[in-house]
Amino acid sequence: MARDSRTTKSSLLRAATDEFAAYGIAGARVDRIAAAAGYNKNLIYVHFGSKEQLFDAVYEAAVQEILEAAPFDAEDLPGYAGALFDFHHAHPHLMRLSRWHSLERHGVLLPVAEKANSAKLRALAAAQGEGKVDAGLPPHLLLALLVALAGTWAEGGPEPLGELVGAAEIAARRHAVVVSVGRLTRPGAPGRPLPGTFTS
Amino acid sequence: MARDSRTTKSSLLRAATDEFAAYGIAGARVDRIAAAAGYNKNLIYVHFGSKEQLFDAVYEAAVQEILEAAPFDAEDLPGYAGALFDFHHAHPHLMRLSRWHSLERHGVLLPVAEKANSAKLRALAAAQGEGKVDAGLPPHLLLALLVALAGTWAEGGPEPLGELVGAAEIAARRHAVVVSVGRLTRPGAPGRPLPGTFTS
DNA sequence: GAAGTAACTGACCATCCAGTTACTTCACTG
DNA sequence: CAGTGAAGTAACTGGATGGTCAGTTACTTC
Repeated sequence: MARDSRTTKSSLLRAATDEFAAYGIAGARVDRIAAAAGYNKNLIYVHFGSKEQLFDAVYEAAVQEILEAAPFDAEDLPGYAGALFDFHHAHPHLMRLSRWHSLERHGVLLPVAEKANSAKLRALAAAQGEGKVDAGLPPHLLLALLVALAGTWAEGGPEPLGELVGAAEIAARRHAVVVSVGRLTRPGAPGRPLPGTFTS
Repeated sequence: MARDSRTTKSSLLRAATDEFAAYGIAGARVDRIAAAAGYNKNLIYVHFGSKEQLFDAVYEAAVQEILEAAPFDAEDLPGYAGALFDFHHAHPHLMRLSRWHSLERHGVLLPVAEKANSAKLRALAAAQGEGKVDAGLPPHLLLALLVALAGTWAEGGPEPLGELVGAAEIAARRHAVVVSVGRLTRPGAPGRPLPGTFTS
C-alpha cells in the first residue's frame, strides 16, 4: 500500500463515518474504526487528535455533503423537499449522524449550516414577498416544518417492526412529502386567510 | 429511609430516566444512576437485571406516558398535534428517550405503541371515510407526517446556536404546527384534487 | 548510498465500567 | 427477643477502551 497521508486520512474518515453513524459518539469504538480502515489506531490520533475531534470532522463533512446534495429552491419547495427525501433515502447514515449529533452535542449548528440556513431564510422571505410562497407563516418556522416533513421517514424515525419497506411504499412516502409541502406553501391559504400574526 | 422495594425501584427508574435521556444507552453510567437515586448500584441489578433491561423499563414507561398524555382525536387533528407539541415542550426528556431508542435500537416499536398506532390508523381511516379528514393521503402516511410536524422542535431537532427561545417563539411554533396540520388534513384539497393514488 | 523525514506499527497503560460476591442492616413475626 | 428473610452496601473482578510511545518502514533528498 502506497503511503499517502491524504488517502489514509480519508480512509479513516470514511470508516469513522460508518462507525459513528451506527453507534454514535459514546458507542463508537476507536479500535473498530482503525481496523475497518485497515490502519493502526494511532493514526487516528495523529490525524484527528481525539475521538471527539474525529467525530467533528466526520460530522462537518456530512453536513457539507447534505448541503450540496439538495440545493435550495424557494420557488419550488415541494421539489426541494423531494430532493431532501431522496437524499435521506439514498444516504440514511448521514441523517443518523445528524441525529446523533443533536442528541450527544445538544444540536449546536455548525457555522456552515448556520450560514446556509440564513441564506435559505432570505430566499424564502423573498419568495413570500413576491407572492410565490404562502406568507401565512414566518420563514424560519416554515423552513423547519418543511425539513421535518422531508425527514419524517429518515433513519431514526419509528419503523414498523420487521416490516420490509418496498419500493411502492417509498414512492408513496415521497409523494406524501411533496404533496404536503405543496399544501403548506402554495400561495393562497385554503379556506379563510390565516390569522394576522402568529401569536397564538 | 424506610425500606420499601417499590419506592426504591421507582427512585431508580426515575434516576435512570434522566440518565438515559441525557446520555443514551451507550453513554449512560450505571454508577451515576445509582448515585443519583441514592442507592447502591447492585440494586439496579436486583430490580432490573441489566443496564439494557433497565433502559427497556424506562422506555416502556415513557411510551406509556406519552400515549396517555395526548389522546388521539381523529376529528381534531390540529388539536391533537397541538397537544403533542405541548407535551414535547413540557417533557423534552421523553422525546430524547424516544430518539435514543430509535437510534440505538433501530426504532423497533413496542407492542403498546404498535397497538395504539393501529387504533389511531383505524380512527383516521374512519374519519377520512366520513369526509371529516382529507383523504388525499393514506392514513399511515398522514399520521406519520402529522407526528413529525408536532415533533419538529422537540429536543433533538437542530436548535440555533445559543439563542434563547422565548415564550413568544414557542407560541409561534405551536401555532405553526397547528396551522400546518390543519392544512394537511382539512377536507377538500386546495386547488386541484390530488392524483388518484399515491404511486409517484 | 548516506542522511533525513513522514507514515506507520505493536505493545503498553491507566482508567473506566458492567456486573458479581460476600457481607451487614433492618423490619417483622411467633 | 431470637430468628428469618428481604433490603441494602462495600469491595471486588475482568474485560474493554481511549490514548501514548518507542521504535520500524518506506520514501525523498543530496
